[in-house]
Amino acid sequence: MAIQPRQKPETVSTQYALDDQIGFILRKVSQRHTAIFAAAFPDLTAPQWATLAKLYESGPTSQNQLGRLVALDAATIKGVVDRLGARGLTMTAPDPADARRVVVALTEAGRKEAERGFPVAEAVTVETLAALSVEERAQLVQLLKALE
Amino acid sequence: MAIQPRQKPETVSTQYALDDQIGFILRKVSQRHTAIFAAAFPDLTAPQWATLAKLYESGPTSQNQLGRLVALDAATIKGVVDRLGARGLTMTAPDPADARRVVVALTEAGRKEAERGFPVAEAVTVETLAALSVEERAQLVQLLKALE
DNA sequence: GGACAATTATTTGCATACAAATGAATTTGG
DNA sequence: CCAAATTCATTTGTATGCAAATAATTGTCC
Repeated sequence: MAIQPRQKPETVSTQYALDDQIGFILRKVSQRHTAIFAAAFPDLTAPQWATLAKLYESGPTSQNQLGRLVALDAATIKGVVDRLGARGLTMTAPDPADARRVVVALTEAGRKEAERGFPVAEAVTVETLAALSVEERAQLVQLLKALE
Repeated sequence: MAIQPRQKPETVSTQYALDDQIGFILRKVSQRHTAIFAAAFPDLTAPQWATLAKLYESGPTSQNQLGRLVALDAATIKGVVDRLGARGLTMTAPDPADARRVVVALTEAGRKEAERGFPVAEAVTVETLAALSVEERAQLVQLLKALE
């Protein structure tokens, strides 16, 4: 069947505009953030950086707990930790107190990478929010945190 | 080397708080939206729905152009269109005017699915934003659109 | 103490995302 | 008009993201 020219959908009054939906807007803003992040961190993804930064501030943490802290489910945090470990930024060891657990920690290289990254990550945030005034930035963060 | 208990990073004054960074917050809000969306649309992902909705409002569109309209790159829109096509919601045909192009259009089933979906998608937006007042919702959308 | 529930980590499968490379077709500029 | 640049679609490879199933371990509670 050939494709016919579209007929105006007169019967269905569609107020719905995809471009105004919060989910669609969130995805586009996230895409822009991802691009800014990638330019600033050529060798780390945002979830990888989040994992490094959280390990730095929390210290050695079990893998699943670490995942909860950085909002990555068990399957995803495993992959992230595996890749960070393969690059020598993290190390793992069994938890002596709980045989189910794997404790993840930064290596010295991981600590240094985190410390190098902090100002860069700040710059990523600033660049992402550059179109907004200081008040608007605070407002946006506050509104988004209400939706977490 | 065994994992040592963390030492407080006194040397590095870290104002940086991952949980306050816009990228991290965006990811968490997107995750919540994804969960709400999945509960409302058990058989469609958000990008699939976006594609259906945009096809409904724009009519037959070349695949890459469609991707631009829904913010999916050429590789990603191809997969989405393939899966929608496999389910009979879209159909494709070569563009007679340009042999490079593939024109994507809704099938009758796709049109019906879109029309069924509009009110559901509205409800997803409402539920995602439920924690905010009407003014705050408008404010949030306005701020996010400034960052697109 | 022991059955049962819950937690932890792993694995598989599917669906975005995006970079990069490719080949075919079209557009552009001189 | 024609060589170069651009566009379009596809393919490959890597990295999330999430559901579901599994095995091992630990916690609960009667």
